[in-house]
Amino acid sequence: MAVTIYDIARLSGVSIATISRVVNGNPNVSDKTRERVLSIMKEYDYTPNPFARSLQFNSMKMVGISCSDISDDYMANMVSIIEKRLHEYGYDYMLFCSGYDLNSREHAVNLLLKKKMDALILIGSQFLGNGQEEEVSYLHKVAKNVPIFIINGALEDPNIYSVIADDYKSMYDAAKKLIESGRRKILFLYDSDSVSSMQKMGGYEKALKEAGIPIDGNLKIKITCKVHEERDLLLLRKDLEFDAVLTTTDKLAIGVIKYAKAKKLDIPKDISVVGYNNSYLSEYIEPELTSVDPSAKKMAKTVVDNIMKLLKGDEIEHRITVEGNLIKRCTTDF
Amino acid sequence: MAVTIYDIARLSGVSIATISRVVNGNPNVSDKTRERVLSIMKEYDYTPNPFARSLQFNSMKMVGISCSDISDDYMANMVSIIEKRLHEYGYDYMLFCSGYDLNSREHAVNLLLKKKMDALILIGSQFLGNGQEEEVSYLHKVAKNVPIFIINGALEDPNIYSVIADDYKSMYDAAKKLIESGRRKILFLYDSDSVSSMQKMGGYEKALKEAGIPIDGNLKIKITCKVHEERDLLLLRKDLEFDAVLTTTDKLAIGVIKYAKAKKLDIPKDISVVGYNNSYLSEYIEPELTSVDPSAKKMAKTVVDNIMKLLKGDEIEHRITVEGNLIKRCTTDF
DNA sequence: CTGAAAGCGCTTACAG
DNA sequence: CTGAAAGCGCTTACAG
Repeated sequence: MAVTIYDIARLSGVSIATISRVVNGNPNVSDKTRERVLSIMKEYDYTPNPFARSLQFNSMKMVGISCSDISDDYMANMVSIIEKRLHEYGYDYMLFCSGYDLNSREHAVNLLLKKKMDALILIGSQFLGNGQEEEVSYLHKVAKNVPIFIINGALEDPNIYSVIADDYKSMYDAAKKLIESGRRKILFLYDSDSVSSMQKMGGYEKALKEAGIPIDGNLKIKITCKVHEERDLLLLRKDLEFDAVLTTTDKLAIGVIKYAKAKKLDIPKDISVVGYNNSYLSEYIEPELTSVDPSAKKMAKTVVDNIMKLLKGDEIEHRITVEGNLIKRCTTDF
Repeated sequence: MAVTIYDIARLSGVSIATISRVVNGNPNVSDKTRERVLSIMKEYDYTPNPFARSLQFNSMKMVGISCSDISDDYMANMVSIIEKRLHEYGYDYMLFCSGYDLNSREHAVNLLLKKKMDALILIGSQFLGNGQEEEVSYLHKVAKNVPIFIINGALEDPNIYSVIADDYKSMYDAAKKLIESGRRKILFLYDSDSVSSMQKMGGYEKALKEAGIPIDGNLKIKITCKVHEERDLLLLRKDLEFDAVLTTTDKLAIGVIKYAKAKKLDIPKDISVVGYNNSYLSEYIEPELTSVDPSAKKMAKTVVDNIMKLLKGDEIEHRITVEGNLIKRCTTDF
């Protein structure tokens, strides 16, 4: 139905080899022939069949991207930047949102593998599960067939590459700031046991230790529910005393803001709050949220640039760390 | 390098035709043969080459999706739902974010066409430009080769299908509520001249007329900037008097909330605010935002279901309208 | 500079 | 139930 290379060949009075050459910019075509073919191609609105090309090249010029949920602000932003960069290289992508448990992540990655993507980008350290050998074995297996780029997670493997935010340091810096501004009872809220969450917790603890503040297990709370439930949960914990909160995501920080509002506490006076990711939310919410900017833009671009280098045959680093920085807004008084 | 159908054929001692049959579930294979082949396939981890299959079937079982920006809350949510539904049918998708001007939208749609997607989903009436013949001609052209499904925009064409939110009615309902609660000077904020924005404006005007309130051109303001600029812009317009605001997106409503805060106005007492889209934002923001829920979930599912029907060869309706409903929260007092 | 031919990995009538 | 062969629409040595 659609016009093929044979049609154009017939119409131009040359062989399909020649058509292929002009399509692919091969210089071994006379100007006269090239022009004629080009004009016929335009006239008949010819587009090479991408499936046939893929079969030849064994590539669709596509990368597979998986993240837990595209309606998450942070992921969406990341994907958005990656896409733009990919397009600059003439690449497209297939997105596969995996959901939040490890099994479905594995499922997503395996499906992407079957699609013969040129490379895989996994966004979030949760793709590593708890990081134990057993939970990451699927990645080693997949990496035998396609290079994997993990954003925010690292795994030792010849075909796995990582771009990592320095969450440990960022959280350490944030906690230190809080302490310097006089806060002593800092609540740490996290929403998963991912490697990245643990890094953040590590940074938090280090800052406390340095300041001689004992680490109180009660002040580290894992919260996986929605913002309103988080607020209510906090309201119920009347035993809890804190004058500041560090959270591993901006969303968690919003729950805290709602809690403060319900208790008529003043932010940042009674409670200081620092979120994480510096998402749009942090600017929209009132009061506007102080948040760690993990430099998503830089990470996303680095990933794509590295993929292209690798596909070109260049050597690339297996692990790149990107520093974040704290964006001060109205939920802190430093 | 990867194992092909030839390898499996050789290993199983049958022809490639038979392998193909068991892969595709063709019943014309003896149980004995099938089992042997299946076990060999598993042993060698065989996956049919998707490029070769695509070439045969002239389909990758993929739909192309374009929206202006995936980091927009509303779009991301829509894509997320569409994806889940597509996966249920065994389909994948390629996403192409177009940006906000008509030229780049046309560019995105044309690229998706070249990729030979089975169908195209365009999210947002902005793909229709101003709706004039001239601005939609590219769609008619593309629709000659691939069915197009427009979410929130309608276009008369044998191969274009629409699922539309009843924006006119939703906005009419919202305005009416505001009027019934005593508001007379209702500001209308919109961010584009899209068909959908115009529908919303129409609903707003109808409600005013019905209540005998003259339509004041000064109270209809187009705002395309960021929330903080929107706030400042509103602060500068000291001539403006209003006791309620209707906006065409939740983001615009957030600018209003920031304005109210800067002016120390009480929401909903001094100003009532109604947003549009019922995005996550509306729950996160303080005070929580009353917003129109355009039933994105229903729209997204309808689109996918209809695509599948069409691809199966069924007749489907060219235009489906989905009603929205108002979600009351804390920025209104009705 | 150009063309004939083989090949990419599959599917599917057709014949048996 | 099974296989040989043609074909899907391209690209690319190879020969001229």
